[in-house]
Order: sequence, then C-alpha cells, then structure tokens
Amino acid sequence: MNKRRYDSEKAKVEIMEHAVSLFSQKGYNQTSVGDISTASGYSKGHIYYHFENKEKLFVLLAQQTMQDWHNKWLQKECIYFTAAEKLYGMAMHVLYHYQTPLLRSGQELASNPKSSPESVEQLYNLAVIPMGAYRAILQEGMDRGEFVNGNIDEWTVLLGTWLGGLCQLTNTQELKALESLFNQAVTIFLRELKKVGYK
Amino acid sequence: MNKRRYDSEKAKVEIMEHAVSLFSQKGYNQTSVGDISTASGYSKGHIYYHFENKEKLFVLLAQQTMQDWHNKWLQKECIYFTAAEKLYGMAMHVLYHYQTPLLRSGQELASNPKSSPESVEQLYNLAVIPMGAYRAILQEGMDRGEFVNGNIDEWTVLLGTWLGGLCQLTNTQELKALESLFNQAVTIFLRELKKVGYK
DNA sequence: ATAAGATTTGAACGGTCGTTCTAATTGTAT
DNA sequence: ATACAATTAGAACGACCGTTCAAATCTTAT
Repeated sequence: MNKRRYDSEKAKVEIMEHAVSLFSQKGYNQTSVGDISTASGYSKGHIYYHFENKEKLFVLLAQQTMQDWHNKWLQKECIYFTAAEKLYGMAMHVLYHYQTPLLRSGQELASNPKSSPESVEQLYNLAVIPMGAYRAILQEGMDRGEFVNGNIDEWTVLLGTWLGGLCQLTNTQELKALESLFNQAVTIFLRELKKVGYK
Repeated sequence: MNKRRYDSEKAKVEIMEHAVSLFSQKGYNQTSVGDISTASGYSKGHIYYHFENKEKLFVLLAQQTMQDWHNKWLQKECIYFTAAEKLYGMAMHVLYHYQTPLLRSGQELASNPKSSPESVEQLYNLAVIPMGAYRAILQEGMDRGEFVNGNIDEWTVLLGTWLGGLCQLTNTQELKALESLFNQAVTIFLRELKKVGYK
C-alpha cells in the first residue's frame, strides 16, 4: 500500500525463495539457518519470527514446490489431445519443472531419526501427487481405448520410477540434452501401453 | 595365529561393517564418528587410527560395496544363457544386492561443498560400474543378433535410470513384493530391444 | 626383564548449528 | 506526542561433531 519500511510478507517470501535455492544446491543438512540468513539478508532471529523451525520451513517449501508443479501441469495439460501426447508433455514437464534436488533434500530429512514423524509423513505424502498425475493420464488413455487395459497401478509405478530415475541425470547434464532421453522412455513405454496383436 | 588380545585387522573390519550399516540407515551427515564408535565398540580415536577421516572411510566403503556387487554379478552371470535372461537376472541382482541407501549417502557427501574434490570424483566414478555391466549385456545381445541394433549408449542410460528409479522403492517396500515390478520393467524394455517387423 | 613398537583409549579443542531471548527499531492507532 | 503492537537484529546458549593428542595398555623381539 503505502511506502512502509517494514513489509513482513515481502521478507517472508524472500526468505523462502533463498531457502529453496539453498536447499536445492546444498541439501538439507548442509544448508544452515545462518546460510539462509546471509543469502536473504535477514537475521536468523527474523527467520524464526516467520517460521517455527528449520524443519517446518523445509516441509512448507517442499509442499509448495510440489503444488506449484502440479498446478502448472493442470494448466498445461489441456493443450494436449491424446493421452499419448500427454505422456510426452508430462515427460517434458517433469524434466523442466520437477524440483529434483529439493526433493532429494527431503530424503535427507526423512532419513534423520531426529526429524519429527509428522514432517516425515508430510514429505512422503508428496510423492502421491506426481503419481496421481501419471495415473490420471493412464486412466484416461485406457478409458478412451487409446491404451490397452492393464494393471494401472503397476504401470503408474513403472512410469513414475522411470521418470524419477531419469530426473537424477539433471544433476550432471544439461536439461536440453536430456530431452531425447525422456522422449525415448515414453516411446518405449507407449509401445507397451498400445500393444496390439498380442493377448 | 595365537590368542592375541589385540587384533587390529579384526577391529578394522568390524568398524567398517558397522559403518556401512549406519551410513545406510541414517545417511552420511547424520552418522557421526561417535555413532560408529558406539556401535562398533571401539573408541573414536581408534577409528582414526585405521582411517584418515570420516570422508575417506565412506568413500572406501562405497567403493568396496560397489566392487562387491559387481564381482557377485560376474560370478552369477554365467548361469544365464541368453542376453534376455541376463537382463532378468541383472534386475534381481540389482533389487537384492545393490546398496541403494549407501549410495544415496554418497550424494549427500558429493553435494557438500566442503567435501574434497577427489572424494566427489571417486564417488561419481562408481556410477560407471553398473552402467558398464548393463552395457555389456546389451552389447552381447546385439552381437549375437538377439537384440536389434540401436543406440547402445542411450539404451544403457535408459535401463540404468529405470533400475535406479525402481531401487528407490526399496526404502518403503519389501524386496519380495518388488520382484514382479522389476521383471515387468525388463519385459517392457525387452519388447523394444527385440522389436521386429518395424523399421 | 626390558626396550621398542603396535594398538587403544578417552579427554579435550575448535568449530558449527539450531534455537532462544532481549532489546532496538518501526508502524499505527489514539 | 504517546502508547502499544509488529517487525528486525544480533548476541548468547547449549549441544553435537570431526579431529587431535598424550597417555595407557598390550605385543614382540632382544
């Protein structure tokens, strides 16, 4: 509104942005609250004014990031007609927008016995979001006869793990160079989904 | 030989065994030298008598584990005749003997800017071992006409990432329950490798 | 028996980190 | 102008961790 020297909400957002960046780059344990303080320009005390503790901050960021990813997909999904097209589109959406490094930090937190069980559960629950998105595409393909009928849960997991595995490559390679690999995976997977002439 | 109260080699082995277990369970950063000391029953100082530091100890364990895995595979490989059989066998070998949790700890170490570049490089070099094993099978299959010719590097990466992705499931599910999933992945992959009637 | 070397311990140090607390500063309503 | 609440800073703490070191204990060769 008016020019106020204090804008707590802006500070909060800035802290969160820098925290995401740091957690992604350095992992959960190696990112200290001091690091976030230095990067964002706000004091450590101020971070605790906005967030209960480091763990809760991270879980919030992970949830928000995953929701963002899913919302972006729902927005983009309608530009594709067939389920097969959606699979290729999803592969690119995963490649370019899935925040692999951040979610790997989540595994760090989850594997720490000192982490609160609630946080761990909340992080594990995040995995159902992409799986649900994959499953929806497969279901749609089966419903409209584009894909043969099969064990949809099994297919969902197979597709999810493959895309997840491919995502690990984003640590060491350029995204652009990985496009053909992601597409190739979808192509191979589609050959199974569209399998005809067998029974 | 004779009953000696001190057996340094035995102590070293015991320390390493407990360290592997702890690194696998809790990750690299969350496993302290004190933890290893308590679990193994030897003092912290004694650990430093055998190993230069925590980082070097971990790299050694990771290398040894990976070598073990590969050696076990080479031993087992000869019981399979066709390349396709080897792929199924490899999938089971990965499921039951690939030490996923330990290698994830390696990512923790590698993503820490304070880790020595040598250690990071040594850990990254470990990834070539399974990839080489996958590639050898694919090459053999193509050589003997079992698989169609194709981009072997691409196929190797696709197979490796898929198995790697599936391995993540070992954190939350029973190994036995994952067998069919691993087999299904190989089946789908084989359909591409054996593709006939297309061109 | 003794000396020299190998093995093992446990205390101690320096550093880092998550968190808390108090005080200072700023905004807003009176 | 004053009071009160919101915001921010920074010092301080208690805990933990990787590492070092000097001393104690044990083995082996003489």
